[in-house]
Amino acid sequence: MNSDERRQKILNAAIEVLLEKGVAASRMNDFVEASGLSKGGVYHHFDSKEDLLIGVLEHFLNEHFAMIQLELEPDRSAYEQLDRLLHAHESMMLELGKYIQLFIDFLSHSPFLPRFQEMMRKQYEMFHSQLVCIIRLGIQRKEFLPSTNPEAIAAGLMGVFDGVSIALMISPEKIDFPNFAIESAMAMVNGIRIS
Amino acid sequence: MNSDERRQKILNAAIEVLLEKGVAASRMNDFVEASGLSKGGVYHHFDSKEDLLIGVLEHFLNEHFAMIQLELEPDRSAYEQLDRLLHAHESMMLELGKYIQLFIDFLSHSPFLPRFQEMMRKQYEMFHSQLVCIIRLGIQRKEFLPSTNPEAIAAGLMGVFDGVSIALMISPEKIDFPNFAIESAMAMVNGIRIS
Amino acid sequence: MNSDERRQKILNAAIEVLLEKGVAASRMNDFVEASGLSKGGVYHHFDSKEDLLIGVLEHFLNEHFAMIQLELEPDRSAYEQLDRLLHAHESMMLELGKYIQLFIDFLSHSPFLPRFQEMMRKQYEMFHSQLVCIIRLGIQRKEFLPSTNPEAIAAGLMGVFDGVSIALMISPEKIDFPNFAIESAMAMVNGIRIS
Amino acid sequence: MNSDERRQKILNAAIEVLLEKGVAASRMNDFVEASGLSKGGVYHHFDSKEDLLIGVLEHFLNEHFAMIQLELEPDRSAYEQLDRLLHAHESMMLELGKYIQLFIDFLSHSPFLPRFQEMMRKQYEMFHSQLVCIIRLGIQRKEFLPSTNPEAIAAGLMGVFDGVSIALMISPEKIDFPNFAIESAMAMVNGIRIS
DNA sequence: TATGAATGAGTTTTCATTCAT
DNA sequence: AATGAATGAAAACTCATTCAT
Repeated sequence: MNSDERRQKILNAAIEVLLEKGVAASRMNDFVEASGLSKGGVYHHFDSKEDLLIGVLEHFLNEHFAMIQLELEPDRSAYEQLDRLLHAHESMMLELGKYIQLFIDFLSHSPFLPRFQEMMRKQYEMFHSQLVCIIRLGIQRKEFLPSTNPEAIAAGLMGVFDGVSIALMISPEKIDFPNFAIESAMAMVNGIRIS
Repeated sequence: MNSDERRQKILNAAIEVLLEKGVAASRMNDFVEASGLSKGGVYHHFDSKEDLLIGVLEHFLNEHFAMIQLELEPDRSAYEQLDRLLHAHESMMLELGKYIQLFIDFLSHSPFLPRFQEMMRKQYEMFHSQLVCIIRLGIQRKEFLPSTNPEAIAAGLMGVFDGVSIALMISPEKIDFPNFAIESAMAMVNGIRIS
Repeated sequence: MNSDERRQKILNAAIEVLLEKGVAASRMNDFVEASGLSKGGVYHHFDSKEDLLIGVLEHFLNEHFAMIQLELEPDRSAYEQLDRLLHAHESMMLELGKYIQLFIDFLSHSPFLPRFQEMMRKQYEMFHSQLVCIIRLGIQRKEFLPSTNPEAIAAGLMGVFDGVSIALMISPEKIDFPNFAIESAMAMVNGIRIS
Repeated sequence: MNSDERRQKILNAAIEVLLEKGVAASRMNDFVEASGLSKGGVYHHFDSKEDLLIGVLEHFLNEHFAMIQLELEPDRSAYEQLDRLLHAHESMMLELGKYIQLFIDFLSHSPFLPRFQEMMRKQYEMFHSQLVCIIRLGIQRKEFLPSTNPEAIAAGLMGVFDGVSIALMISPEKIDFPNFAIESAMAMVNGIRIS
């Protein structure tokens, strides 16, 4: 097993641990045990616990967000594009719901870990700007109200997913994720639509 | 200075520390130093670190959420009620934006602090059920589409605020909080409205 | 026992350890055990192992060098002053011989511990400049050869003690310390004397 | 590159590391990196870290002391022999001054490395006994005072070089090495001379 | 009420050495 | 001969909490 494969194995094992115990309660020992290696073995691949956590976040973002291909589809209406986007990833969202605790964990550490901060920001801004494009297109095409603020709605569409998944953590039995998020997001899109 | 004032002083000092270092990196010693008391002094007022953190959360919720008086105003239309609600607390939201990091921090620790979990849940569900009432009223009064899922929209309206304030943490210079949240929420309300 | 007394106790215990095991082989645990406190107790008084070692060096220098009162005695001849100086501290030198390993240990670490370096330098230069004064006096008074380099001889007189005590470490059964050093130093003084 | 050349290369690299970081702070990894080989490669040539350090010391002693040919020159006076000896190796001493830190480092570790101890002792005693011979000769020939203790003066002459080079480590800008040592040593020789 | 020295189990990290390839 | 991933015992250090004063 080469060095890179081993790194991936350690990271995957670490994610299991983090999902079960959370960032705050996860010990280096837990990662070591889960990896099947010895302490020194893990430290051979990661210089410190922080280094390992950053590796996990990178791995995590690559794994779960890379798949979202936001491609502009000029032939379709803006409305249709948003509709497809919001519904297409339902299964992925469901999957992501499992990781929301982990995501929140990372988020809560990010102000104190500049590299986290940066990775999160990049990911967020890429998404946001693509949504803004679609909404702008809709305004041009008179599908959406001219008074629409594309940045606000893009942030709102993204936020509604984060916000509802947080609600899922707080009150799981009252929240049907991702359906509540999709429904709310569609209401938001309808709210800017010229009918 | 009486016992209660002393408690408040400790809590305020602790909030400063938490905002600066985050929950994960804040040590009992930090709270002690910030409070100006001695270790024993702080432990006299709070039995444990967890106890102090819960005190902070309580203090925080009292200070910032107590003011939100969600009273049903039967004379107004449901739309008007939501509109007023979303706009009324703009300044408070702005204030809350500063604490979003702390909120997220508490949230990320809540699975391991059952008392947190419970407080968060109670606060959330109270809010949520009141929004559901207003939306149901709107449906009854034919203001809102009969196909509307009140639970989903209520979760969406709340989520959009949490979600956009999270975006504020991630990418502060792109997010105009709380305006983006208000605008998105209003779009969502418009999206379920019968025009 | 107040904080300062406790510090001294820890330092004394640490010196015992260092004499027995040397700097390189002494573990924080050894200092902890010798101190009679717990790990945390020692760390309460010293922030790190390095901090403790620096404390030991300070304590050591204060204890063993502070006593050497090099006072110029203008009534005596320079020769007499040096003679008395070299012989007066015989018992102390004998005592110091026991610490030579420790001294060498500290010395060998000093290039990498700036605070060590600085303390050593200060001590050394104070001594050296006082010897230089006495020798200069002797030259003025025609006791010593005018060609004498006071800085060189001062360094030589000090060096002979360090050098012979090092020899004591290397080859203890061949070296009679401090007598060899005193005898050599006296020969050196005689070598610059106008007979 | 054959095995012996490879050994030398490793040793030279190790000396660089030791001069920069000191014995205490030098890790096997540092030697490995500096050597340009891999861990296994270095371990192929040296069984252990101690083995490598001993190799360095041997290399060092061979390189720098082997050249000192202390040969009794019966035709010359004892004084002349000592004078020539002390002055002859000035350039070598200057060179050695650069390594004094390393020498001290080895010395401080020697009590825990018996093989070091032994090498040091042998080297020292060989030197010392040769100086004793010359001084004894001088006494026999009435060049030196009959009251002279040859062992003491021999130790003193050697010690003055070690001692002044230590002073060089402590207070480099005040010490002119090896001149101060040579001057002091010559004063010592003059101090036992019958004029 | 308040102090701050002390506790000690728990955590991260180090590093000489081994060994399969 | 050489590689470098892996080992694991041992080291340094942390920190919530206690308790004598």
